[in-house]
Amino acid sequence: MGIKERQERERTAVRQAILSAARDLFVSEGYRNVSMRKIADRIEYSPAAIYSYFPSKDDIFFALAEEGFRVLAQFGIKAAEHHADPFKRLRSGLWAFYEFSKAHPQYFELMFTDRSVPSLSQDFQRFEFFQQTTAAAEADIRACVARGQFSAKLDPAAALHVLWVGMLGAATIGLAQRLAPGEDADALARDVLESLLAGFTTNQITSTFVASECAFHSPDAAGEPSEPNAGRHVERP
Amino acid sequence: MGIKERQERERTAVRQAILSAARDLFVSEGYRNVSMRKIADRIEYSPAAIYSYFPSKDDIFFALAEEGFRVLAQFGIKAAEHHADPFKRLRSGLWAFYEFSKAHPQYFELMFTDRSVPSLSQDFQRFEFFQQTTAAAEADIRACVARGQFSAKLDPAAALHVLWVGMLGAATIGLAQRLAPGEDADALARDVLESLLAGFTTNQITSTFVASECAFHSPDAAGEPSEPNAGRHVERP
DNA sequence: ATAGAATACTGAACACCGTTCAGGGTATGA
DNA sequence: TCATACCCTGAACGGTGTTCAGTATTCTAT
Repeated sequence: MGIKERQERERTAVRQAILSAARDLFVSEGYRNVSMRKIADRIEYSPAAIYSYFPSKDDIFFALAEEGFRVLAQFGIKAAEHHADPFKRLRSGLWAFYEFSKAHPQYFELMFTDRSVPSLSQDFQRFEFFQQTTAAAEADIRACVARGQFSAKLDPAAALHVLWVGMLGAATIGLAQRLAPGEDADALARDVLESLLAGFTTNQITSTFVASECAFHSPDAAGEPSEPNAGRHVERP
Repeated sequence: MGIKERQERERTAVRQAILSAARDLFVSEGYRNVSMRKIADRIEYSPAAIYSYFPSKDDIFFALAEEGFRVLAQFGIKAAEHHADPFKRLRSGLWAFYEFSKAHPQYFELMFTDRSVPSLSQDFQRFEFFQQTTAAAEADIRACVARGQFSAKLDPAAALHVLWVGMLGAATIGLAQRLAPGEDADALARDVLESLLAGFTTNQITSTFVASECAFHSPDAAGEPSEPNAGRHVERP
């Protein structure tokens, strides 16, 4: 008889209830304002019971982060599947990343911004989504390089990082609401995206991505304001 | 006799001691991990005493934020005064912004990233530093446009925002430590900066900053993944 | 059927946190 | 000398994440 199976099922049911309650509370009230007691109240268990399912509050959020990556993957996939052209697909995917930040600010903050969850930093590269989406986007960049749309000097991996960082900055600004009243975060995000893509189209790129063609020198002497350094930001094996 | 003056002096001395202790603790342990009791211990007062100098813990950080803007201004000024060339000065200033984020992550987080301090969002544009530095940087961009180094289509205010957002994204990534082991945040920041500057040099700019030359159309129908919209992100009066 | 083991859950507690408040000193001004 | 400000403290309130002994229940093995 399936006693073990039933126990397993009940256990995962409670686990899911915890995650569901935590997700609702995190989204509506923010991570900081949600306590284990509130989660416990919601599922009608004692706070201590949660600790036999998750080692800590952080681990609950960590489990939800995986959901976040799945949601983000859905955003990216949905945006990409509407375009056959690699350039447009790349642009749509990056824009989807920005849209994701607006749709799920809590997920976004946890996954990319929050400094108080350092445990994520090591592991988040290993989410399978990251491998797949990164590979797909890099392939699109390579295609753009191949057809002459992007500079041949471009390193696909580094270029993707740059695009990603740009959109992340725009998303951060939008979420943190650090713009003056007359300014629009969406338009700014679009401008960042277009500026970067335009930069990749040119052959004016100097030191970018190619250490040997660096236009900069070593940083000034100590005490002086430093300058950007040479060197690739993605190590090649 | 200067009794009132002496009292006033002692009061500001204690106030400064609180700020000094708070600054040290925030920098070394991070805002979240510093408690009023720790600050009180450091200055050898009771926790309650602090509340006759600052209404709350947030207000202590708010007072320190002003310091942060002053420090950032120093970074920018020091970087700028070493260059007569507008392009190099612009680049140095932006790089100084990134360096500032590394030197004072707590200040940086509070000033530009933290969503839990919304009171700052409205007021931070009014710090005199912002007016001055922004004006100076825009003037440099205008100079680059005038000498043909940047595209004539460029809107200086919008371009500065884009550069700022790019560096902010790089800084955020660096602080949040969301890079894989083989990747270098500094090099990535440099690549972002160079990519954006390279983008401004080209005349490939399509919709950026100029709504009338927009290469995009309206967003897709509802339910479909949206695309970047047209429109300037900085309103022109 | 019954003893024993394993599991699930609780109540109480620990050590923190930001904040409040009545009250004790102490220095000031009348 | 006395009253009045003011500064500061100790204690407390309500909250937090987390731990742990212990209970209740359920399953396993004899």
